[in-house]
Amino acid sequence: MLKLSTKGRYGVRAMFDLAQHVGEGPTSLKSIAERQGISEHYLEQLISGLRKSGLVKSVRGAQGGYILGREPGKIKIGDIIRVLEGPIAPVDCVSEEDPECCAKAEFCVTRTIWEKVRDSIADVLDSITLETMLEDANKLESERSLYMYYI
Amino acid sequence: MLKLSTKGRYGVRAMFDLAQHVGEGPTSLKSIAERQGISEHYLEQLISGLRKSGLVKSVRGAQGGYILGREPGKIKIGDIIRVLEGPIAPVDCVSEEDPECCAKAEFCVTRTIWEKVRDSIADVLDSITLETMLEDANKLESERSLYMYYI
DNA sequence: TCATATCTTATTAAAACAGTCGGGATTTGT
DNA sequence: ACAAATCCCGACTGTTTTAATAAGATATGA
Repeated sequence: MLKLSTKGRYGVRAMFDLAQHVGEGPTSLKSIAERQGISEHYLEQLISGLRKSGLVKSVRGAQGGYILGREPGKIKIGDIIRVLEGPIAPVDCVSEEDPECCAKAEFCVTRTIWEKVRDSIADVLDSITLETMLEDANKLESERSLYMYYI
Repeated sequence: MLKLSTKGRYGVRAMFDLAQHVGEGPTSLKSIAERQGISEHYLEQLISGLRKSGLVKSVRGAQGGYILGREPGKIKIGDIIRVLEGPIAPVDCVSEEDPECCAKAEFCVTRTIWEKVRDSIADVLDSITLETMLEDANKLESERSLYMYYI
């Protein structure tokens, strides 16, 4: 159904949460889960993958938590989605990595459609970084203030 | 995982098959299933939805089968996908029809990302018709002949 | 009337999804 | 040294979706 699972959605929200607290030292999983309304144990599983891929770093022990693995401007939404949901591939024969082609792939008209879909999704997800999201959030926030002011 | 199910994939192939036999009278489900290597019974379920939505018309009885509901140029891949897989919606809160929004939707930064993904998918799927596919197939076929000739 | 088709409903095995649970390892403040 | 906070890891579970399969009813041309 071309649906994203909760893995991708929760993951992006958690990463955005970390971006909003960048420079404040490690953020605990518990606080992210509370702010985002996500099960803590479940989020733990997801962030485990993000840590292994280097998108976040962990600090163990009391007062520990997670910090972004690199600057918000260098973390694309596509990076997060690929870690949590696997390579972008509306159908397996056009997967970004090791596509399982059938014999007719070379001359398959249907296949070219899925390639276009894949590329258009990847383009969108790779054009947005956590930095972009922070900027957008600031814009929305100031618009909101204006709106509240004039009411 | 942003995956299309077999419904969408088989459906597009079946519709393309019908487009290739346009003007030849009704095509039986059995022959489509055989050419496309799809379970006949399963395809039956899928085409039922296509018929109800008017994308195909059925002719019952012996020598019966299915024909396209309108010209290949007026059937977009997006039409087929929407019938078989439902409205395009990478997440429910940005569904093409009756999105289930949460309270924060108005100021949700994550949401705008999924809207962009939805629109880019819809743009691709609505820019391709069965007619386009027929043209592409002809091009591929002539390229193939050339290739075979020079070997 | 009979072979050929489409239609309709029900059932099912396997996989994916979305968690839940229990315990371990590591660091910090006291 | 010890308790609290926190990350780390593997196993388990209920629900939903997927991808069929099966069986029979209905319609029609020859």
